[in-house]
Amino acid sequence: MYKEKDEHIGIYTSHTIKAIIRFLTTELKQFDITPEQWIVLKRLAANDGITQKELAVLADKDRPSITRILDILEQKELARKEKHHTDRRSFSVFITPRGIELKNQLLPFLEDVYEDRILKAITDEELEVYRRVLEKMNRNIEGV
Amino acid sequence: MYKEKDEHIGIYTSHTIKAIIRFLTTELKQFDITPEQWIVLKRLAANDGITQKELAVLADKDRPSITRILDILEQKELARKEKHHTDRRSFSVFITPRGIELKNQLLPFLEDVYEDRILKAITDEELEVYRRVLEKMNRNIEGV
DNA sequence: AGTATATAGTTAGTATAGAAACTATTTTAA
DNA sequence: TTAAAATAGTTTCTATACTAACTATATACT
Repeated sequence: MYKEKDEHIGIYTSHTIKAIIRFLTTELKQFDITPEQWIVLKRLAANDGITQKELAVLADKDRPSITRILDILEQKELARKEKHHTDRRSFSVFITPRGIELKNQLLPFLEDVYEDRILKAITDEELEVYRRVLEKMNRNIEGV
Repeated sequence: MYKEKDEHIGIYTSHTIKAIIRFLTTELKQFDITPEQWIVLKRLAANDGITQKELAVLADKDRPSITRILDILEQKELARKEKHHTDRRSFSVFITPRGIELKNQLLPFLEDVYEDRILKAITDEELEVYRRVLEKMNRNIEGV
């Protein structure tokens, strides 16, 4: 079908994702948050009080990234860090009331953005195949 | 089907692409080139002598990015810039013999990486739907 | 117990994207 | 034809990912 996979799958996927992230960045600008900061806030909201390391795993970030993003979330008073009670190397991370408020706004907002705009005219069947392809690619390169 | 699109489509796509780029970065390390540098080299090979601006459009890069990536490709002696003959603001960009050699190695190498590894066990039908979903998403957010 | 190893987090360096300001030119238009 | 606007490219700043080196603390081993 698509003989040039680098071109028709690799580069085209990369192009599309960049476009989606640009789009989401623009949409989220009114909330003064980036898509990457959103992932961290979302994971934190669902797992309040976990350590920075656990948050990094859940948000799919490496340690330097989670350090930087948490610095930003702290500046914006969306999250705060406390010294861990028993392990003095660690921090426990908490979401603030402002963070909860923003999360409650963004959850439905983003669902609407996906439903009404990004995924418009795409059927559930197509999305199911799309997701299955992603899962297979993940499995294929897993542990590398 | 997938009710939480942000989660099951947005964040999961983002996770997968990051994994693929990490995988490709590792695979390309032996050739001392990154995936982003590769896109530029590939477009340059197919359009030798075009301006930096045209190259930026073809490689899907903004102008600061193309400046930086070309600097790196010049350092590696894979590309070179010449002052444009008629427009003194512009540069014409050329691929070097070393660049051509690397491109001739990488084109088949990457096809094998996709065919045998990244896209293993994914059918042509699934890939067709996958590509169609990407196209629809692109159209949906186009011009934003 | 004391040393070696592992772990949590930070910092620094490279590569990338994107916005904004800047320089040098070219084009447009008054 | 000269002033204004547009364009090509660079530089700077912020945000991100990733690697490696670093600090502080905890765990394991002898």
